[in-house]
Amino acid sequence: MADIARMSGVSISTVSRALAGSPLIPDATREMIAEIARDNGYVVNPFARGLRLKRTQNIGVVIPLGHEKRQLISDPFFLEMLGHLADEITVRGYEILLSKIAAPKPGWLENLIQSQRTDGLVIIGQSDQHSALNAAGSHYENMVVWGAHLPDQTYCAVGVNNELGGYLATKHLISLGRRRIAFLGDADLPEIGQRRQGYQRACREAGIAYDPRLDAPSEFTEETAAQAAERLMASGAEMDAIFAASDVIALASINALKRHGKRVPEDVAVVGFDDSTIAAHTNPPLTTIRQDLNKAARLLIDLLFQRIEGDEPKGALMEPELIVRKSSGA
Amino acid sequence: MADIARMSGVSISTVSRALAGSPLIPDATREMIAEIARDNGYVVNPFARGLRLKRTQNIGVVIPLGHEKRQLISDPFFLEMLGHLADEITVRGYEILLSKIAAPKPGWLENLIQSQRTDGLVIIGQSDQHSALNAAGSHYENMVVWGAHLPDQTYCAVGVNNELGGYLATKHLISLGRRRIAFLGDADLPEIGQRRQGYQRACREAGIAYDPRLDAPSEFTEETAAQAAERLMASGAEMDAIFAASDVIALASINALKRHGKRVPEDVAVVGFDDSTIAAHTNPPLTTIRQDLNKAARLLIDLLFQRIEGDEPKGALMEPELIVRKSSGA
DNA sequence: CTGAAAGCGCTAACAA
DNA sequence: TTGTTAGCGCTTTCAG
Repeated sequence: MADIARMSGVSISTVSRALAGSPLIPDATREMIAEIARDNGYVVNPFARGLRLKRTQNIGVVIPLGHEKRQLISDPFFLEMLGHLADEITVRGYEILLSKIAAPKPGWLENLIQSQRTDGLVIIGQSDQHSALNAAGSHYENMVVWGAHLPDQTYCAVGVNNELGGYLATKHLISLGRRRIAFLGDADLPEIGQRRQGYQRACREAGIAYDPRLDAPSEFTEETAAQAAERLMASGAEMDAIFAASDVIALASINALKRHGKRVPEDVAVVGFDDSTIAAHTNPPLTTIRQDLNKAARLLIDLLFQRIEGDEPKGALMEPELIVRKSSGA
Repeated sequence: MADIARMSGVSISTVSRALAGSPLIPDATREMIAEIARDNGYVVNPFARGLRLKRTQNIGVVIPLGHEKRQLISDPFFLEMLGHLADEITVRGYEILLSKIAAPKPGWLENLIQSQRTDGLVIIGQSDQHSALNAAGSHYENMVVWGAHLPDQTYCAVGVNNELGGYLATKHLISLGRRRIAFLGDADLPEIGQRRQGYQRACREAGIAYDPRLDAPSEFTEETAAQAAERLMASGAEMDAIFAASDVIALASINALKRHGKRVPEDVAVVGFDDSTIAAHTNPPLTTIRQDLNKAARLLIDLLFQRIEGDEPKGALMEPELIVRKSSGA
């Protein structure tokens, strides 16, 4: 910047003001300085600027993977969400600092906040870190979380109505005459737990007795989900439908069913969750619960920037939508 | 840091050295200081550190989308690659600065480099920005690019042998008795252009005359690829196979073919490129050319860090692999 | 409208 | 082994 000042024949302060678009500088001067900067490939150093201003112009996007043994970003859900978030953040002139938290250690979130690397944080999924998020939420405002709404939640959460999603999926299966419906997913995760509650409510309303053998824990990767589906079938429990907590799990289940000579949907109907891009292209195409990630990302970033500006908006609950395709046999 | 110094009863320099793991500080002192820092939730400010050290501890991951009208990260290829890169970068203790360059303006890359926000850059795909990359490559070393190897390339490129990939795909179709093979993809992009060359070589070797009607430009999104496939069919050119430049394009073609009452693979065989996760799950499952993105990411980051340390390794050419599934009718 | 100068939080040369 | 101090590149108060 000193160089640019010298070349422009003005002081450093003037260059700083000009490049920052201060109204104190006449347009002509500003133009002149901007051009010299451009010609010399000069760009304001964001570290010096950040140090001085205590603003980084970065938004942190965080993917906590406490619940995944494989610790790899594999579910297309994350990636679709990330794409939409990237659009929203870029549009506002901020950069994206992407953090994958593979094995969350105590204090990981506080560290991230204290490091002041970002002006705000978007957490994609609560994973098993609700208490860490809650602790942070009580003193750090600039954070929004994609996930379930929970009682006594101190942080701003945006998510689909998971209970209703689970209910819609299961009711759809019941309306098609299915009675022995299995649930496949990790109910320890808040969002999945709520989807399971919806599943159970639909069963209860239809007078279907709870069968613990049909309640099968499963992680999110294709391999682990396939194993879970195999275990479910090995258990010998009769079933005529599966409600899977994600599309990837649904897909893995369909493949496992086929390996065992079951037809989908004739023998076993399957419903997934997410409506990720693959859902329309599987064989058979997947009936699923849609979460509008485009809208979700817009909501998350809108709320985050409101918070950065000092407001404290509450979270938002989005409506899930049943998308009927072939896998449920409708 | 001043606070921590006061609480520890030592000087700021000692705290700085202790927290940086300097061997000058005895273990006991280091421990003591580290504990006080931890208890007070103190983390070194990376902006001040970066300003002083001229090192950011950030790696920029850049997705140029000059070739895409929709400007959205949509192809699963990007997202799978990003996941692997994230793993490799995180493991080395660096943060990821993610930039989507929606509509590349002249100077975008120079700006990114001059801003000194990152210690190195990984560019995912050349898009239509080869000349910008080449200009940067001649003076900026800390950059690696996923993409095609091109003559007179000043930058470090890692990519699969695209020509060979195209050749393998097409030869596979020819060996199955197909003669009227269409190519679907945007040959203006270097990688795709090379895949097309491989396609043309295989045809030539088999004595198949070039038919321009079977040479169909297509972008990468599902919608645009579907349109391209529709145009291809509307042209009235007879065909018994399609080699698509990506799995997404292949998938869109299959759907278009089905809409027109064509059976895959009986009437038209289809081969894709990438072997993305969806490929195994489409209907029918997709024969495709595999790029090992796990290995690719490791290679990219290894080379990048060698460059950051002052070496100047050349790029790398990876082997493509034909994965035979149902869509080619083998 | 413009400039001089202080200081953001840190590291490292230099001195002790 | 530790402390003092200069300065990284910027913004902004204060003084013209």
